[in-house]
Amino acid sequence: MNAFNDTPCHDPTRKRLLQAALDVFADKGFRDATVREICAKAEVNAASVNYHFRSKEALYSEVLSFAYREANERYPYTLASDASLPPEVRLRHFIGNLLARMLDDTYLGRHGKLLAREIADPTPTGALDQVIETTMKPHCEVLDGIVAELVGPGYSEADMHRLGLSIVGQCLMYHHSRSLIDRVCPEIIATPEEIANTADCIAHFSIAALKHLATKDGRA
Amino acid sequence: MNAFNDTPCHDPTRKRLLQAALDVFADKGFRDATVREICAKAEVNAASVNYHFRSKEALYSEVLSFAYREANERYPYTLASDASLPPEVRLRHFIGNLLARMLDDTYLGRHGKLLAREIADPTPTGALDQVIETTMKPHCEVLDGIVAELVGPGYSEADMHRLGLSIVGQCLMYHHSRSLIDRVCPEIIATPEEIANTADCIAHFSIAALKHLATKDGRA
DNA sequence: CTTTGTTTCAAACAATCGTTTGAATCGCTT
DNA sequence: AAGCGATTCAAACGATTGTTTGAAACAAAG
Repeated sequence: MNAFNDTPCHDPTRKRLLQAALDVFADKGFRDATVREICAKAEVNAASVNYHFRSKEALYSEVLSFAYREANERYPYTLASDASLPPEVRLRHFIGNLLARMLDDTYLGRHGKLLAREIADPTPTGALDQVIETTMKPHCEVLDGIVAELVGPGYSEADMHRLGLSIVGQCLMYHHSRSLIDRVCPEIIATPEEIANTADCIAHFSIAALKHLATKDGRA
Repeated sequence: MNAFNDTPCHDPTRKRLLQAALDVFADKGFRDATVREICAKAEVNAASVNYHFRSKEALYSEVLSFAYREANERYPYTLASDASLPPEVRLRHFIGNLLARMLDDTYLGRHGKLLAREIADPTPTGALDQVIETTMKPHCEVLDGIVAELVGPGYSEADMHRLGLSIVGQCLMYHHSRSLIDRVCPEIIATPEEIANTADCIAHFSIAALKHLATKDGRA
């Protein structure tokens, strides 16, 4: 894949394909997305996928890596990682960041959606393992650090994982259950202000839980 | 659809198709599931789908309703709805019930998985609207009642929705991010005991949050 | 047994899809 | 201008899919 990685900056066709594919894969998922639709969106011939990427699957793997890199540029975790800030503030940044990835309906928001899709229903491309190892685990470690500071010692590793998942699960809800929210209570994410309110709600809920659990004797 | 509903008890082929389809749709999703695979599993001819159900889409709609009815039989919300129990206990039952639907790997656990799939990525069959209106909203009302008792008055309707979503999101996480959990921390749901521990953790986290928020001045 | 309606079946159909193919075009170097 | 490699293209290919079709088999009633 290194040969490919050296090329993209100077290859307009390849770049157009990547961006179109990101859109279509995020919207439709791997299976439903067709090479013809991607190529139509990129305004290139269908054979270009095979020429530039060898196959639909290889394109997908490339898009997944590309998506994650771009999401990190748009929604960096720098504030969530800044140890000079209090853990509550870091957690609020982490949550706001993750939620924004789920709810950004502009072009760049497709990254979070694509990732959420892949996690929920991994494609046979094997791309998920690589993305988890190289990029998602470091983000989980940021969250683990914040949670550990807030609850203090005394929790098993398994319970630490569960606490982290409880926080992330609240944010991912807004992607995975978007169809439900749009039908039942669309107003809660209707404007940037409401999205910020939602992030606040998740942060307060989670911080309240962690602090309350910290004041108990440790094990829940 | 009423004509169909009167038939199923006495039609073995139809029933076999429904059950096979539930399995395959839950595992593969609507698009990836093929009529041939479903019919092979049910040991019937492929044309039977069109004869008994008119189309793949109609079969899916029927399976979705069937799935929800069966999940309610297996995992009833009676304890969560029992107003004589304290709200904390009711919430623990609600969470345990919802989590079990997500994590039951036996045949009957397919229901929750199918529903989670449909919500995350609605099929063009239009079946989701019906399921939401007739069956899922009553369950949301159960949860809303519990949350209202725990946090007390002073919260806007939007924030009540967000609180409910925070609780449900933690449980759905175990379905949507199963691939991630299986790679990073599979032990947390490896045995029935661990699943119960996970439900406890979610319940404690949520109850802690709600109680802490209740002792504040109301609005988060 | 005949008639009628129901159910099942194998084959066929039309559409879609990712991929391959070989020619044409393009771009660069000498 | 010629040569070479890179890129694009339209057509074709083989596989897959949901659906249709008409015949065969089955079941029930008279």
